[in-house]
Amino acid sequence: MLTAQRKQIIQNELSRAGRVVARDLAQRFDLSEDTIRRDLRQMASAGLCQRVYGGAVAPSAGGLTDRHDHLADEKQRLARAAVTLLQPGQTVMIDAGSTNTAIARALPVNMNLTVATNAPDIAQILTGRADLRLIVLGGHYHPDLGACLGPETRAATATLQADWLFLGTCGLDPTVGVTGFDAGEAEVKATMAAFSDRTAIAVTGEKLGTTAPFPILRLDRVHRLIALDQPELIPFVDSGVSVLAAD
Amino acid sequence: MLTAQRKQIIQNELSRAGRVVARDLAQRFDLSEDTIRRDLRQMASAGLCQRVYGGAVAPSAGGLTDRHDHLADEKQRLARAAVTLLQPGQTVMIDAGSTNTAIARALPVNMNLTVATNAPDIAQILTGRADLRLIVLGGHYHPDLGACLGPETRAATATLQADWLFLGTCGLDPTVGVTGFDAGEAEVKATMAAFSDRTAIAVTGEKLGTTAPFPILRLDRVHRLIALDQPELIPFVDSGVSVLAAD
DNA sequence: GCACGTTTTGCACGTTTATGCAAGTTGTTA
DNA sequence: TAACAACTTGCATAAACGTGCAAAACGTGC
Repeated sequence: MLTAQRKQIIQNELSRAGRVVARDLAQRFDLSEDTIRRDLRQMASAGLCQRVYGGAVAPSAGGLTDRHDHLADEKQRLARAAVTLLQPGQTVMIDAGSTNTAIARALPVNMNLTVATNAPDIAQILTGRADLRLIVLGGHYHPDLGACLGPETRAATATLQADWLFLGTCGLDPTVGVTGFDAGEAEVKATMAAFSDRTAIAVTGEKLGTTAPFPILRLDRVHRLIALDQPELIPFVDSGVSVLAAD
Repeated sequence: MLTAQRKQIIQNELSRAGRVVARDLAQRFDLSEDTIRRDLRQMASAGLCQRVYGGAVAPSAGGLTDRHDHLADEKQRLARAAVTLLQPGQTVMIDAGSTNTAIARALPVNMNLTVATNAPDIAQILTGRADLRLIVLGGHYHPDLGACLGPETRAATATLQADWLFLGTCGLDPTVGVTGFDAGEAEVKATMAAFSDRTAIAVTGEKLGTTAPFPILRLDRVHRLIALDQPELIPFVDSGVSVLAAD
């Protein structure tokens, strides 16, 4: 394994869980803790993380405010565009993911929506919404993905028929389609897509053109791609995907 | 667990409840109170909190009302007593309710617990706990009860067999037993009790001796009643209920 | 092929940090 | 004031840390 690749994985873990433990990483990569500490030290001096006794945590808001704000802003714009797809009285599934969390926050009021989600954080946000029906798709919670997975989740999904699915995505490629990092994740996402009339994907720029190991959905099953207007969208448009460009 | 992570959790608790108790934190993190006090001292010198006898309070906290403080304090004490029932490796169901939310917050770390809940707010709290397995019992969310109900919830519950159930209660009477205000609620609670070896009820004083329309559980099926020591408990003790008096 | 420099990794060493315990002190309450 | 809980301080121990160094892997130029 390349050291750069290892650092990338550590960084992913950091941004996902907010923290990493040196001992765990050493065991996971089958390396000495010295090597992991060296990685963390280098990443810390590059501002990518913050060393703490025992491991490292994601950089404090101060150092990374600009990038974080920018991403939050992009997701908010995607969310505003995404909710324009919805009509009063419809049923919508919302998959896990930070962009989809932004969509949940942006759901318009008094549209008599029914919302189903397998993400506990989205469910928690929507518990405060007396103007819509909330259906929690339960199952075994996976901390890495922030979502419930497993046969229970798929069974709960199969009791519904939604008008729209907002699908979270790990990778999105013009030829391969939607892919995920985890087999169980891929199964649940595919089930959600099967029990929804239409599927929409709101995606931030850095995920366009990337792939992950497990296929979820072919691109011709994606009815709407929501993204900021950017050159990377062209291959998708050429593939016949209906793109909704957020302003 | 990283010490930085622990301090972060303490700070979250501080901003949420406005105060923390050293003894509770020590129990929850399975550390000596000395260590917790050291943390609080360091956080205080950094201006993150203000030391008080027994724990710490938020720096510029605008104080909660007396009544709210009192109820929160009672629930916290009940929670502290409730979690002493748990043994490492056990599976526990947690029903909805503010007292049970306090129990979820008080779950000790690194006990290899499996926790299942039909309350989205409890699920949300436990998503941050990497040291336990979380199972979300989905279904249709009822805003009035803060819980998921319905056949989906019962089906999800029936896939489990728990060691303990922490049951929320609307009414608790020495002769009638546990009762609820809603038929669907009663069904789900009864199902949870059926798929748990033992049932514990942590209850604040004002609910003792009250009843609601829908029966849930006879008193002889309640293995532990957790409450502050008070005269109202006497009829329950006389009925043969094992009472755990919180200090 | 061979010499050379670079990168990566593990190990040894001394240092720092986190934690629990003991002893003595301070604060709270009856 | 007496009893008790919470507190501070000092100390011992174990874990994690940083640094220096050497071995191995790798590429590069001759």
